[in-house]
Amino acid sequence: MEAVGRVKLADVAARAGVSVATVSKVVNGRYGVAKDTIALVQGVIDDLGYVGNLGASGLRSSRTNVVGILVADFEPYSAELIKGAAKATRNTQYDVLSYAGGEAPAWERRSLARLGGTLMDGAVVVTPTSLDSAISVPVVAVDPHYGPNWLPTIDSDGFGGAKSAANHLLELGHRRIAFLGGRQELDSSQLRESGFRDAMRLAGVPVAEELVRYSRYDPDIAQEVADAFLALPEPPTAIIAANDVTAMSAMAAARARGLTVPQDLSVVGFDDIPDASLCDPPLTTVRQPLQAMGEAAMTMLLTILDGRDHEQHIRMDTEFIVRSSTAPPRA
Amino acid sequence: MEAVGRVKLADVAARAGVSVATVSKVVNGRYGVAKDTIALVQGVIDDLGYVGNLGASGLRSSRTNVVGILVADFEPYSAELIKGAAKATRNTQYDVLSYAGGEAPAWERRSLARLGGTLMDGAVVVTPTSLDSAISVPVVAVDPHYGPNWLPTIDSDGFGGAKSAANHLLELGHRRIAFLGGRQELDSSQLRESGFRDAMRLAGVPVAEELVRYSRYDPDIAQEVADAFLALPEPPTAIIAANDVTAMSAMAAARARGLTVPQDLSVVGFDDIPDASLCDPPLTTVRQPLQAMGEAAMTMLLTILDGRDHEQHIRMDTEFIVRSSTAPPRA
DNA sequence: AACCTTATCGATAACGTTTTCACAACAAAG
DNA sequence: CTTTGTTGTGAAAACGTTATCGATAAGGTT
Repeated sequence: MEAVGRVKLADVAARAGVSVATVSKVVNGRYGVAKDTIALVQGVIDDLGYVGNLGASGLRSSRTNVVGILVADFEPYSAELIKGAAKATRNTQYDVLSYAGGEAPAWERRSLARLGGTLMDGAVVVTPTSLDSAISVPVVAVDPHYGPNWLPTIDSDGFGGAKSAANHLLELGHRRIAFLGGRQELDSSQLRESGFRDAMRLAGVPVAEELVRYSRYDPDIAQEVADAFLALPEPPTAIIAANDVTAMSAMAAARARGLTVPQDLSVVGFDDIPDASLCDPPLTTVRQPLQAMGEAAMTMLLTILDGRDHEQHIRMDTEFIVRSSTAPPRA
Repeated sequence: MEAVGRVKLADVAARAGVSVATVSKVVNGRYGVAKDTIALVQGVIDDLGYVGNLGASGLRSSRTNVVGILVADFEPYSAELIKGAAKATRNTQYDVLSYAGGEAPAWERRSLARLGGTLMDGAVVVTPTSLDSAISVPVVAVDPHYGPNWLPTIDSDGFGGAKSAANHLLELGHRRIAFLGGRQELDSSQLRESGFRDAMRLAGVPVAEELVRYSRYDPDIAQEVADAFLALPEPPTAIIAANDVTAMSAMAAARARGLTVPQDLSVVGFDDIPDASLCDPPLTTVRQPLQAMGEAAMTMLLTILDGRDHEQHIRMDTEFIVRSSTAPPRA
């Protein structure tokens, strides 16, 4: 445990009077080293406090016992997934490394290339947009923007979730229900719209097409669109939003017009981000089981790394959370 | 953007008809390459989608533009700090890598040796227990177990926090207040106890020494200790716990005895973990500004890496959050 | 014409590790 | 006393990158 600069393999070898090759074998538990030598080297390792260098060993061996979870940024959504993923690696040989790729386009490709193979044995990638086949390690995608494709994928049941939301509003007596979508081309958005339409169809309530619009998940645009809804000659009595942030924009639009939520307008969100329970009024929303999704994704990755059979697509159930942003329409 | 295995420097060099040295210079913006060559090489890089290998370049250059935040595990507490730390790197040249060192003893030392120097230019280490001077890169400690030492340190004002908690209870009319500590040898625990004692002293209320006990932050032990408090001939009317988890154990102990919180027993926690607002009843607690602490730590690290002057110790204010687990004592 | 600059480029040696392979030592078998 | 194995060991070649430094060519100065 001496406090010299950085201890490397060569230092251990010199002190133990053996070659670096032998030390490396001891470190990695390789076969072909005498018992006495192992004991001797191990002693020196403990003594000097040697710890292998991940970069160097990964570079050579392409096997690191480290798995990654790649996110665009450490926001609340990702943080929940990371927690779940970390849980799945407990009691395994793997350590978890989490990397924020930044806001650059194609961050997933870049991060994967940067760390893949030499620093991680595999990765869970959160909400990837573009991932072609030029990836160097096994990858599991969580909620990919363009839906399950050739990658093993974990996502949540946006269809069922949106359907529950619509049913909730229908049961409260709403008939004029608007759908404020995200980005029409994204799989998750489409699923949510389909679920909404399905519930309406089954209830025999026609969908007013002027009440289905998209906001590109931009809060400002969302507020404008919601305002346009409310400016219609026959405004909606409820809005289903594609995510919680969009829902909050809708509430802001209502407030700006002097309407109160939920008496004048019911609003339902999607995701159940932490803010959802803290905003005023607390948001009725469709919760995605983020931690469970992260755990499932990592478990799937480990299965793949083990070479065992694995599912290609797991869709997690959503949970409908009733808070205070929904109520029966005014009589 | 062709989808071949992994593109390396040599591939780019071959395609562009130059040496790997030249490509490396272009990638790193080094001086001494003709404008035309730069354009040519850059074109090939974009074309092939080349991304440098972090392990290899770090190995050679000991400069990676990646900073780390090292945690024992990705639990809620760490996740908040990570979020804050990530915020501080926005609009800088640095990417953030977060590593969970696992539950092994001396995980901070191991992780730091494993990643330091070759994979990270510096690191924020969360709640380190043992960190000697044999570290390879600049380090900032967040809430180290043994208090501010020779390392640049960020922590929170446990003294003032505990004092607010005690004052709140005193103002409600409590006189018999118990302190359910964590681990007596830890700096943070001691600060909290001192704050409690200071408030009592200023209020002229003597501290009953049989009402000061430690639980080693173990929920089961905490529940036993709390139960022992309540079994006393003259039980406390309020308990200040060393953290939220311990506080929840105290509430469980009260419930097991048929007491209701807060009517029969007031409980105050510490930390304000997410569960604190969700448990029943929602916990009155002392919030540590975790995200701000993470941000401050990372900002300090970046300052150090820049070679600019920096503080040696920043103590963040805590915030007292009144929820529903405290009330005046029964008359 | 001889010399010096300056600009551009590429060989090559690291960085710390793992892996392959050959060699040495010794024992067992023929 | 040779042959054949069996162990244990270390030299050396990778892995993908960057830094150094010398080579070459072009242009400028005396």
